[in-house]
Amino acid sequence: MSSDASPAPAPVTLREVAASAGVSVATASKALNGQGRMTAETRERIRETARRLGFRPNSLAQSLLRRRSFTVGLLTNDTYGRFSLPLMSGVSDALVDAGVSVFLCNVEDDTRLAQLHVEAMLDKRVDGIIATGKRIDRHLPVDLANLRIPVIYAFTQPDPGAIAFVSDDSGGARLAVEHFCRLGRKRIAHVTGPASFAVVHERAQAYRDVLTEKGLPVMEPLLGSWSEAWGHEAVKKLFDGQGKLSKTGSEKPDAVFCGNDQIARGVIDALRERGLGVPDDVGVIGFDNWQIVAEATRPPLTSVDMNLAALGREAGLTLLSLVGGQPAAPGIRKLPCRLVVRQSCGRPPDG
Amino acid sequence: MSSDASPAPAPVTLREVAASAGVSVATASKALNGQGRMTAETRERIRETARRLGFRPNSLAQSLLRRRSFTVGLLTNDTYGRFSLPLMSGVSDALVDAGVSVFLCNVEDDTRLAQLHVEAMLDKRVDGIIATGKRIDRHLPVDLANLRIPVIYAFTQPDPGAIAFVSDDSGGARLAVEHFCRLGRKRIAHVTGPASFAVVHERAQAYRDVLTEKGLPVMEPLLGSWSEAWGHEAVKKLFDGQGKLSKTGSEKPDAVFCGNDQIARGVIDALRERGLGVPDDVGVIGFDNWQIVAEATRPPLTSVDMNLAALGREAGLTLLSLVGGQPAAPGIRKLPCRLVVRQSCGRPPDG
DNA sequence: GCGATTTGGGAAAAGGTTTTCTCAAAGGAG
DNA sequence: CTCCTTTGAGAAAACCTTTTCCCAAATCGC
Repeated sequence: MSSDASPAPAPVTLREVAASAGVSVATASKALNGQGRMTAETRERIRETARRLGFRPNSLAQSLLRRRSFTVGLLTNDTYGRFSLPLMSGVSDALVDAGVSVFLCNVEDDTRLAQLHVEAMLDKRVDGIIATGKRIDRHLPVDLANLRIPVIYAFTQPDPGAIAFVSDDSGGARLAVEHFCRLGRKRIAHVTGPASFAVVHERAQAYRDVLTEKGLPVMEPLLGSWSEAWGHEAVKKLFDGQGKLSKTGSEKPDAVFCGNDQIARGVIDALRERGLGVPDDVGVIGFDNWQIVAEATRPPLTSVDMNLAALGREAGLTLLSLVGGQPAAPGIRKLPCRLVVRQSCGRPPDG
Repeated sequence: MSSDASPAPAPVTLREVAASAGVSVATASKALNGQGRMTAETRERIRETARRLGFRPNSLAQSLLRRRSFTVGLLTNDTYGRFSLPLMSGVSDALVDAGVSVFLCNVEDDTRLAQLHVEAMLDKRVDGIIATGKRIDRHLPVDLANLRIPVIYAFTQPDPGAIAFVSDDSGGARLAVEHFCRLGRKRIAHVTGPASFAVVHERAQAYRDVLTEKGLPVMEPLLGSWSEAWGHEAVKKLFDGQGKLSKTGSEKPDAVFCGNDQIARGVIDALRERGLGVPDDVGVIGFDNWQIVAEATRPPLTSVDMNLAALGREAGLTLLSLVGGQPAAPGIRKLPCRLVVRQSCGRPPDG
C-alpha cells in the first residue's frame, strides 16, 4: 500500500493547464490532442505542463460535445450468472482497451426493472446496448427495438432484424458425438434437458445426424431436467430396461452424451454406483464446461465449451464498430464451440 | 414485440421544449424541476409539452453542472463470480432506484487492468467506488486510498481507515455448530479449507468456542482444500483412523461442519459410500449456501448463507449516503449470516 | 395616484472540452 | 518595398442543463 497520504488531489482542468503554460484553452486542447498548428516547442511545453499537473480530461464534458459517452449498457437476466459472467467479462475485456466502460444492469425477469435500467442508460447516453440472457430462446422482458442506439444480442433471443451472437449448439453436439465415434464407441446415448428448450432439439438433431452419417444406431434422446437427479434416473432407464437396440448381448450404451455438466455428473455417479467404469465401460461427455463441476467429477469430465467469453468479446467488438458507424448485416451469427477433453470419455486408440 | 417501426426518435432537448411551449429555457427548467416562481398554468403547460415531446434531460449535461454523475464503479477480481454476483446484484438493486448506475470492472488479479479501470472511472467522474473480491483477506491489485471520492470495501480486504462490509464468519460458524448441539449431536467434527485463508481460522475458533461452552469434546479441525475430493479424504481420516476421542465405542463423529458446500458434498458422498446415513448416522452442514450445489446434494444440504446480496445492498446504500455528504465512521462492519436448513442435518427432536 | 413590494419570467453564467473562425505576424515572391 | 501566403495562436460557439441575478409589470398600502 503506497500511502503518500495526499489528502484529496483536486481535479485539474484544461483551463488550469492552459494558464500554467501561458496559452489559451483552445491551444492547450489542440496541443494535447495533436490537432491544430503550433511550434513543436509550444506543443511539448503544454504537454509537459499537463503531465506535471496530472491533467485528465473530464469525460462528461467530452461526451456532451462529441455525443458519444464511451459507455455501453449490458442487460442480463441471468441472476445466477453461470452463463452471464464469462460473457460479461468477455464484453468488458474487449471494451476496456477502447476506453469504453460497461454499465451492468441485472433485470431479472422484471419488466419494470428492465424499463428502469434502459431509461437510466438512455439518459446517460450510452453508445449502445448488449442484451444477454440465460437462454438463447427467450426474450428479455423489455423491447429494445427502435432504440436510436445500436443493440447487440448475445446468448438471448434477438428481435427480428437485429444482430445476434449465439453459440453453435448443433456444432457443439457434433463435436461431442464425433469424438465418441473417433474413440470407437458404437452405442451412443443422449441424455438432455426439457423439451421446452430450443437447444435440446438442436443438439438432439445433431446427435441423430452424426450417428446416421456414421451408420451407427440412433437411440431416442432422453429428455428430462437439467439436474444431477435426472442423470441418475436416466442411467436407470438406459441400463435397466430391455435394450433399446436390436442386437444381442451388448445392447447397453457404451457412451452417453449429456445435455449439461450436471446431468453428466449424475450419470457418472450412477454408473459408478452400478459398477460400471468411466471411461472404460462407458464414456461420458457433458455440455457447458462448467469448470468447477467438470473438474470435481471423478473422473474429470470431458465437456463442450460454448466459448462464452469469446462470444462476449465478439459482441463487444461488433457493437463498437456499429457505434463507430460501420455498417453490419443483421442476422444471427453462430460461434463455434470447442471440446475440452478430460478423462471421462476415454483415450484415442493410438494414444 | 411491439414494433411501431418509429425509425429513430431524435432526442429532444430542453431548448425544444421551451420553444414549443413559448418560454425560455430557464423557465422550462424551473417548471420541470419545481423550482422558481410562475403561474400554475404556465408550469403545467410546460410539463405537458415536455411529456408530449418525450423530453428526458441529458444526464451528461446535468452531471457536468452538478459535479455528480449518478454513477458508481464496482471493482471485482472474482472472475468466477460465485461470491461477486449476488453481491453485485445487491449493489445494483440498492442503487437503481436512486437513479444510480453501476460500472462493472472485472480486474482479475492484473494490476495494469485494475489501474486502467480505475482511471476510466475517475475520468467518467463516478461518484464513488465499491471494491469487492473473492476473499476477505486479500487486497485488490490496486490502491484505492486517497482517491478524492468515497470508497467502500465489500467482501475484500480494506485499506486501513476505510469502511468495509464483510460477513460475520465467526457468527456463521456458531450458527451451524449450535444448530448441531440443539439437535443433540455430541461429537461434532470440522472439515475446512487451507490454513492460508483467514476465515478458516475464524470459523475454526468459533467451532471450538461453541463446543467448549457446551461442554462437548473438541476435535482438531481438519484443514485441506476447498474441494469435494478433500471432503472424501477427510471422511476417511475421520472414520478410518483410531478414534480421536477417548470414550468407548462411539468415537466416530455424529456431525460434520464443513467449510464450504463442495467439501460438504464430498463428505456426504463419502459417508454414503461407506454405508453411513445422512442425516440419521451423521449430520452435515456446509458453508456458502451455494444453491445449485446444496440442492443437488442428496439429501439437500443445510448450509450457512453469508447474505451477500444484503451485504451488497448495505454497501451500496452506505456509499450513497457517503456521496450525499453524510459522514460515516471508518471500520469493518460484520453482517450476520443465516442458516438455511435443508435435510442433511436432521430434524429437531420436537419435530 | 404614488411609492414600495410582489410576481412572472428571461438573460446570462457556469460546468469543461472541442472545433471552427479569425487575425496578426512573419515569411516569400516579384 | 509591396502584395500574397503561410504560420501560430486566440476568440467564440457549441454541447445541454441549472441557477443566480435582474427587470418589467402588476399589485398593494395609504
